[in-house]
Amino acid sequence: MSEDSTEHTPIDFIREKINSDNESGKYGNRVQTRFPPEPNGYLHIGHAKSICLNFGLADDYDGVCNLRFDDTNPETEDQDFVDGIIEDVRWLGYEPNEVVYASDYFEQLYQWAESLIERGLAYVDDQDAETISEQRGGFTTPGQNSPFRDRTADENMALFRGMRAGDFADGEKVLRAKIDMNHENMQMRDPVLYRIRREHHVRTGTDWIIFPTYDWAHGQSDAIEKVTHSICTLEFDTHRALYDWCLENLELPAEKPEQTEFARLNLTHTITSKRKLKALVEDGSVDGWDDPRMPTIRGMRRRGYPAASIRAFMDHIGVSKANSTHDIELLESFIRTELNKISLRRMAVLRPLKVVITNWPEGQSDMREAINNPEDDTAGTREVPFSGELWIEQDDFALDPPPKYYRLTIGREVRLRAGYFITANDVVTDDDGNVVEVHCTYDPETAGGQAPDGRKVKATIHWVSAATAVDATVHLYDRLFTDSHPGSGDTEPLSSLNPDSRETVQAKLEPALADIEPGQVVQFERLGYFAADIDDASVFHRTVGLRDEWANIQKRKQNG
RNA sequence: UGGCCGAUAGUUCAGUUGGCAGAACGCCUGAUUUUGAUUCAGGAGGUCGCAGGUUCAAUCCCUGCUCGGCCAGCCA
Repeated sequence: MSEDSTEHTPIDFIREKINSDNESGKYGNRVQTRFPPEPNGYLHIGHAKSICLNFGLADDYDGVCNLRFDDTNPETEDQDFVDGIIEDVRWLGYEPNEVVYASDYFEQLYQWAESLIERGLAYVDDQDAETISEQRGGFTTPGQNSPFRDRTADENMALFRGMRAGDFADGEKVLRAKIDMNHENMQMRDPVLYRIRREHHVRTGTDWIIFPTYDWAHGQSDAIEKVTHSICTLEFDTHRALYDWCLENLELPAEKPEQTEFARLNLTHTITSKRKLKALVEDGSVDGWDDPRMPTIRGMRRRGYPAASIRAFMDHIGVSKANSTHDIELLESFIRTELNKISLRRMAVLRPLKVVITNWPEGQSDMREAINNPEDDTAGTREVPFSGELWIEQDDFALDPPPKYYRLTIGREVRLRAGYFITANDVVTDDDGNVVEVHCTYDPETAGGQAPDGRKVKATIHWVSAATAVDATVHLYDRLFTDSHPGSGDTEPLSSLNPDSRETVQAKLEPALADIEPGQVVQFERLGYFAADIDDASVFHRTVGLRDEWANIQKRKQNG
């Protein structure tokens, strides 16, 4: 990738911890991480940060990283999500050491729960959720002990086995850790370890009707897999004490893993709540989880974001404990940087305006040679058919040009990219006075785009020959949310949903674009990067536009 | 209200085991350019949240304060 650079990238607090663990020989120089999604939705850009971190750490330290499904709640989980998540992780460029499931450990977790009961560290509670919640107390008020807290180990054991065997209804009993109802950390006030739920589980089917909670499953799953560094987001920091409590009270197969928390990723104009993304899909605001406007990994893939750009972005923003919201423009700049290097250049006209070249020899056909990618000599050239009837962009002609307008206007000469110099002489208008056709003359001496007399033009515009144009549907995307921080304050994020987040146009493409591969991203010259749809290559999605100085000039004028 | 975490250019974030403060994005100049793109060169832009303390020296360590985030699911 990058040539060896002498500048060392600054080290983050997680790598610092790993380095010091390695120095002290804590895990015998072993580094093992895991990415642990719950399969209740598809992955989004926030997960991508965690993936890049966990797999990146494993790569950097010659360690391994598992993909582990945290499938401890049968209610919301689905096989489609499992398959989709595996696919998304691979697409991002990472190969899990192993794909594992918390549900693989249900029997071990159950045995460990029995061992807790034997030692008087857990009890069965008969109270309902509401009562337990009330007894938990508040931040400044102590909790109350459950009346069932002092059952004997034998009694608890019999009851817990009964829970597993199906003697009780859903919600009738739970298993709780016996810690401290006055603990200042609410997570430590006798948390629930097991609940009864007669629900079909994606992997275990109906084998189990009791399910461990996150807190009882997570640390132990880490320990079973011999994870060394268990990295999660900030909101789990209060769970760390419980994570440690569980592991310290069990016979572990390996050295105790340690949890470290980092700040999750937020982006402007974007939401990263699985629940809310699901709502967008379900109410039809978007076409699906893979709609190009979605911040999901599948959405970004369909949109044409290269996985390498996403990785480079994550590398750049680094990892810290400061809650942060990055500008979506920053991500887009990484997309442009990558695409500029690799994408083929093509010509496409999004909003066509007819140009007739009045001095073009009747019936003459012509092939122009165009460079495929000025950033990559090996990309070669292609032929583009030229004729006396062309499509140009409506924006590239102005009857009454604003100041600093370089493009085509009556009496002005411009260059057609890879073609000829043309001068506009006349227009045809419709009944409303709109220009529907521009009549030009071309200079045959300027074939290839240079004038032998050395005269210059200020603008070069793109074009497509009308006779051979390929029709295509092109989706132009704007931000999904108009608000830079959707849902900030007390606003409902969906209330700032942008009604104009997608504009669809019928475009005219040069013939080479008929052969594009599904999913391939090209640059439409002067417009931006566009991805052929994964399922239908005659449909294009605008991945991201080019930087646009002309738009800046106009904006500045508008703002005074 | 208790606990934990945070606060650094216009913006978003790094960083400093205490020694002249960094990046990207954005913005502005100029050069190159058959994309108003790219590339290159340069520029503007900071009381490092506030107040004390320790120190030869504090953005960094300590104390207090202010503001923001998270925590009282049988979700993860």
